[in-house]
Amino acid sequence: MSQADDKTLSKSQRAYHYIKERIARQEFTPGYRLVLGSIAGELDMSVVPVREAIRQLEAEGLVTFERNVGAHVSMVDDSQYRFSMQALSVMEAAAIALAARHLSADDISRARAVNERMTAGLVDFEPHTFTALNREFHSILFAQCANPRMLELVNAEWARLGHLRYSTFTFVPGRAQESVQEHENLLLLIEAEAPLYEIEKAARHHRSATLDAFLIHEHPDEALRLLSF
Amino acid sequence: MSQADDKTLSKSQRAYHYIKERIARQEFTPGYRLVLGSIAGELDMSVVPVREAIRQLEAEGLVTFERNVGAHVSMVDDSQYRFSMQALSVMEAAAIALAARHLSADDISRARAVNERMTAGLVDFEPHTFTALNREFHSILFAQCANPRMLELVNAEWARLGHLRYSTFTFVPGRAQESVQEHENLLLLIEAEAPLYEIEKAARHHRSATLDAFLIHEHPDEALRLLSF
DNA sequence: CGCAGCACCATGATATACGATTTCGGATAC
DNA sequence: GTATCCGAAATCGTATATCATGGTGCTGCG
Repeated sequence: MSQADDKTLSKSQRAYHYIKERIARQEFTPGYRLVLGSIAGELDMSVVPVREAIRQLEAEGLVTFERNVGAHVSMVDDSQYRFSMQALSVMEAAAIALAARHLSADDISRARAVNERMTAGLVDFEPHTFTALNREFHSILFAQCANPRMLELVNAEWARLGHLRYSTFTFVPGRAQESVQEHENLLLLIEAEAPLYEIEKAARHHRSATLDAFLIHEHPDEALRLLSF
Repeated sequence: MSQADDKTLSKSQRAYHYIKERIARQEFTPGYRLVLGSIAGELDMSVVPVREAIRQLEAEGLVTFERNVGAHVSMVDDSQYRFSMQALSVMEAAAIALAARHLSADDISRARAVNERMTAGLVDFEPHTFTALNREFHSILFAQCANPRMLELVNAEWARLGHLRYSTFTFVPGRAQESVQEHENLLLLIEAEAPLYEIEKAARHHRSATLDAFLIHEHPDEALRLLSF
């Protein structure tokens, strides 16, 4: 139950984590009506902290709120996933480029280790762990980004994607193989201290390709034109 | 007083706008202690709506909040401004590139009209209106961005910059001249249907140059290495 | 003279109560 | 049979009251 019942947290925060988690595990599905009173009852608190929690979730875009009506879990259609993914491709690539010169040899080898575990995982493919490793790999790369604001935005967008759905790999397992290869290429570029624009280009392409794979899988007809610079 | 006293808004929202506005006009300066009770008193409401308002502002990063202690207006040092600006340079450039093919001839001429008013404003330079026009110009360009998520992020970042300080032009008036010229160049590229990466490059460069101007003005020593692809 | 401990005060956190708004269903009229 | 209106129930919105927490200043002891 994670931190939803941590006694050191304020009740608002407990409610916040509680609702967020139930949304994450799809117990509150998109469109679900969130009734303050009921949730307060479940958590054995009054509605005031629940209201605050929902306001926070609203700010994050997880729920929509209408005055005197109530809160619903946000509707997320495929397009939102695509758009988020594309935004991430742009921001993350820039973040990785900004981080490239700050990555130590140790960072690189840690990233490579993760990528090797991903390679190993290709045989008996398990989308969930693969996705987790993928995120870890990417995190290592942009973690050293010298621009904390950008880091914040990238992390926020990753989190958002996490809420939208599990991952592309669940839907397009074939993409995993390529993905691992592109990871290694990216590492090589960074090690070679390739020009930053090359690194950014590679990183953006890597993510765009993931998105393309997803699009081709779900919407073979309406391909979204991507930036490829 | 704008919308801070609109009777149709909920009290939380009134409080929200009220506080935000006072921060914007520097009446609540960074570090200022926001006391719930006092604000509630000023607005003639109880503390509950004020709490919610502050939670929202916290989510936006305008105020920091510490449990059982209270809220302060966020400290914003120069670096935050730079980081935000850089993030914006990356996102907005991508957004403009994505919008480029969707801009009508009318959009272009509106943008050009704005830019001409900026040119006219160069003679008796007035940072505030110039900044407003600048924002309008940029808005026209990325408004047609096909990716609404990216649009959201770009707008949010513009708003954030607005809170941090008035604008670069206040500090580096000399930048205005170049800026206007770069605007025209950008318009020409879009009209010519230049490759998207060219447009993105130009847009990013335009913003980076603004940031550079600011940096050179404030921190001649520690130049932040920017992405130039 | 300085530091530690305690008590009081300011402020935030939450609960409970009441008022306001909306929504939905049923009844009535056409 | 259908449309419209009215009312009750559900739910949100806010205020007031009480409890918990953290800060600050005073006092007493070393």
